[in-house]
Amino acid sequence: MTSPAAFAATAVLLADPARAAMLTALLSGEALTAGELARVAGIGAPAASAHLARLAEGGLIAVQPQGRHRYHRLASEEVAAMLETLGGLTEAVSPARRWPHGEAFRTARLCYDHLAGRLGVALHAGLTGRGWITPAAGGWVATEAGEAGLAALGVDLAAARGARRFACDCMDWSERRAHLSGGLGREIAACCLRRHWITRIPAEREGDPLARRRLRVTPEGARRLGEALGIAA
Amino acid sequence: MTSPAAFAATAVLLADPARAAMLTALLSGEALTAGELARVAGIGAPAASAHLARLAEGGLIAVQPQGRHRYHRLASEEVAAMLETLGGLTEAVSPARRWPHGEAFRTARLCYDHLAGRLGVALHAGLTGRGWITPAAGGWVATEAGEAGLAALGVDLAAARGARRFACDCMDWSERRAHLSGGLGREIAACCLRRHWITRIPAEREGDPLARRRLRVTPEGARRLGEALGIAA
DNA sequence: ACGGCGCTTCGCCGCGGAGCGAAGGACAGG
DNA sequence: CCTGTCCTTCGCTCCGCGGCGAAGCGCCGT
Repeated sequence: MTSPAAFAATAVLLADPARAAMLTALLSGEALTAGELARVAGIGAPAASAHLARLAEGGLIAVQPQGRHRYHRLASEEVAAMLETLGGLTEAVSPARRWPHGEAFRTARLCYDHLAGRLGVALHAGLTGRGWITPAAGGWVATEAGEAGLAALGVDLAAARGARRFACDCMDWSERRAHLSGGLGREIAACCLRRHWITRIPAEREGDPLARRRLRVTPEGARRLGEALGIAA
Repeated sequence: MTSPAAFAATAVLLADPARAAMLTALLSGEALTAGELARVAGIGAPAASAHLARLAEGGLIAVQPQGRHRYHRLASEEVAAMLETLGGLTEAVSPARRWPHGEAFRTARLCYDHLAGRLGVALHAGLTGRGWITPAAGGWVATEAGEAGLAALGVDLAAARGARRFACDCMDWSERRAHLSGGLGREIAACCLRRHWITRIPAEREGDPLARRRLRVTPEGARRLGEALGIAA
């Protein structure tokens, strides 16, 4: 009964344009209601309901009812990483056909709950280059200098350590290099957003599934990140 | 025109059962003809031809004409890793519905061109545990002790270094841990097969796309691998 | 308690694509 | 040069799934 190709079951869920749009919107890390996701996908409520049921059944998203709303989010960090990796393959195959959001999107964006794009890659390079993190089996650990530096920036290291994985590489499809994932990646992104070093770019048009992921570095953020980690705006 | 979800284009290629069976067969690392792949997928020659054209167009496989045959192989190591990762997600979601080949398949198999399953994970653990390889940004490098040990086993280190990446982690879906990929992973697998420490298990029934990937450790192999790296059969 | 809203279920329609059979190139061997 | 083999292209049929409208269910506000 079970298909000999385990990946096919998951692939059919990703293959539909409406479901793909929903998952892309959820890559922003936000929890969205069924209605919002229906608008994002450009379909009616009944169709969206059916799609979300299938995504939940396939373990790609998690649902939490709250009053008369039902909030949906990606089921895990692995799902987010898988989506980014798969998107990167397409990019590698045909760099010619760049999607319309290309440049703006490559500068800075969210990958689920951590920073990606040129900003994410620069952050990764800054952390490793200054010796704030060092490789360990299965990922990265913070050095003494790193703990001090990150704490000075306002990163919640205790929260980062609470994650299943402290820090690991996540392939950045647009830059073709690794950026930082795991608890540390999440807390750094949260810290930057909290301090308004980075802000979300509001959607120009309603229902753009990518819009929620685009980020802008504020002047204050450029200064602080440049001083601490040598990241150029 | 371009879909906002870059991954959807690749996903549709993986979502069809016939194409999935073909890709699974190609995960053995062998180059197969269109006819062989048609039998594996259980479809006629015309359908297979159309599927293979789409897979090539999508950059998932590479084709090399040779006489009146056309040999097909996976386009790159990234494709193989992506397929294994995607398959692992399914496994994580519903560990209850294990596929029929479960146990035999989890013991030892090929992941494209390197070893996977319990054997692959044990190899990874042996290499790191004995300090033969040590983490570096973007993967692993061999230590002095590792170079000596691997050369003594008969692994072609020069060939391994010729690969785009010397050694990196590839997620093992069945064990939920990393096994070794990259040039070193390939050369270790090649060495074990060449020396008949490991042999391919012949397919019981024609057209099983998984059959080509199953491996068995020979008594000689168990002895040598146990001595060198503490790998239990 | 009642109306409103969000979401789901049901029934039906339409389209895309996956399959085969038949016919048309391309290549090796005699 | 002809024959057999391997693969592709073409024309066609058919099933599956994604879409909507209508109706049903559950939770909130007043």
